[in-house]
Amino acid sequence: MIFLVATCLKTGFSRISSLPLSSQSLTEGAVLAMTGRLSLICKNRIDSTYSRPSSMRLTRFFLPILRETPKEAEIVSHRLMLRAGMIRQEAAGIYAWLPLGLRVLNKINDIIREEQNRAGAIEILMPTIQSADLWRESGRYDAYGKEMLRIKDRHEREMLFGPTNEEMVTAIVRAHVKSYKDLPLNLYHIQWKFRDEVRPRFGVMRSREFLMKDAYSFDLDAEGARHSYNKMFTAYLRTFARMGLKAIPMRADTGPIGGNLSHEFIILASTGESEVFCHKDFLEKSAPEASIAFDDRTVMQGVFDDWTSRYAATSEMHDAQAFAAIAPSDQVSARGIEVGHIFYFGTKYSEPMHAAVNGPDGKETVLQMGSYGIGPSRLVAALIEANHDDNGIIWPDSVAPFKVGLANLKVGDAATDQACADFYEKLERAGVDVLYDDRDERPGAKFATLDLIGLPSQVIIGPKGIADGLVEVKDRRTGARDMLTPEAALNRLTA
RNA sequence: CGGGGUAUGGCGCAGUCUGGUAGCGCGGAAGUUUUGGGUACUUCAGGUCGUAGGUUCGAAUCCUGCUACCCCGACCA
Repeated sequence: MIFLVATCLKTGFSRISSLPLSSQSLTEGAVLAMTGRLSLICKNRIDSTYSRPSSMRLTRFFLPILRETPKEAEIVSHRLMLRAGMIRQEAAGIYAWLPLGLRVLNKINDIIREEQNRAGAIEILMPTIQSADLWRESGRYDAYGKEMLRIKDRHEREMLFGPTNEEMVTAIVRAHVKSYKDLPLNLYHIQWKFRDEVRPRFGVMRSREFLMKDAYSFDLDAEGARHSYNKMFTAYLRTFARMGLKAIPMRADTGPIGGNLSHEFIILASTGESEVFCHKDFLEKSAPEASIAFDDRTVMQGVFDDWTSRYAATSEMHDAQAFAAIAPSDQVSARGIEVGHIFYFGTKYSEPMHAAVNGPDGKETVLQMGSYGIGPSRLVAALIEANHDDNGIIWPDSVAPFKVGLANLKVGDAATDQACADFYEKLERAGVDVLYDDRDERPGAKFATLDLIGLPSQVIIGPKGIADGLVEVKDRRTGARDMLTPEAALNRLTA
């Protein structure tokens, strides 16, 4: 907290207050500042950055749908993302995010943010471009190899496009954190990374430029670090569950990041890249409640122990004997996609970079660190891999770009236009994101479009239904269709 | 980084072998028709055939260099 206040002041409090906050939030901010909770002013500012329009008429939107599949798209998520106009490739492994894709990406980011904040992590934003000197301190400048995109500025200074941020965040913390009283600290950001993959493929599933949420924890001792690890572990379970995904934590190799404790979070999808083996119990487990005590070490360790008590491994870490010991009816052998990876690596960076604080005993103590990654851009693809059918995408409610697709089956028919406009307005007023297909198109084209972009609910309004005072509500996932009065339809969609 | 391939309108493709100045489907525009699961027809617009050079009277087509992209393998959030 002390650290946060200091940071707000240092980064220019005047700049923050000059931003166009609403008068209400400004007042709230002022009151909070007086009560000492200055950090919330920063939060207001961050939230305002992410305000975005909710509902949209398709004729005013930018949704470049493709009827045919571009030949380069190999896997279903890549095909559907291109066809649904979510992304556009700009170079190998580099994509532009179009409106529909960006909306999903932002929804994912929102969920990640909420759960990171809930677990006590604090959002920052570090740059994409870093100085080579920083990486020389940790010794990784030479170790990282060709995956690192190295660039020079006009003064011939060596720079790089960050593939990760351990060094930078360690530099930030060592500069400002001097006392054990400032700990524990967990800083995260959601920022674009670049890893110059030899062979990018599968669209945003394995791209060179990708969005990553990376959190970094700093603790005085190993016990504290372990608790930080467990908190992130729990936050991850909640994060993925909220996206409708069954994410299974699997013990992982620490790889080039180093350390001795690491878990990958794998979601099951028939088109997943890696082979995974786990106990059937994982499929039934539900994530911890939002109200769980993140600050209680015993509780957090309990979550960790519970979720790691049964067998789960990717093919690299697979122990056939241990797996065979499970009752055959409880064995699950499937394919999976890695969507998160957490590490505890102790002093691997803090030691060489001299990130230390004075402990209660007055002695200098090197910080214990961990890092925790989630790939939001990859998650967009992973979600599609896990949620689609022959007709297109099927978004889980929590990440859907719009909740409802409203199809006007006869644009130009006064009664139909009126009914659609009414319904659109009512949904909008109820706070339900709706995409209104008001194009002058054939019904078939509208059905195909809505199925392709996968909005959870479809409301279909045409002259035939109107004559009976009814609209059709279709559930994209089940395909179930019901003829309802507009009132009943509205009730169902706002429930 | 090894191996294989592709490059022709926004997308998918034919034409390349056998050189003669570019075509089909989808998409786009205009219209007629149609209207509850991608309607049919008509008309129109849109391409210096990835790029640089060479051969030739003439190059999308043959030759050489370069570039980009894709696929398989090793590697990765």
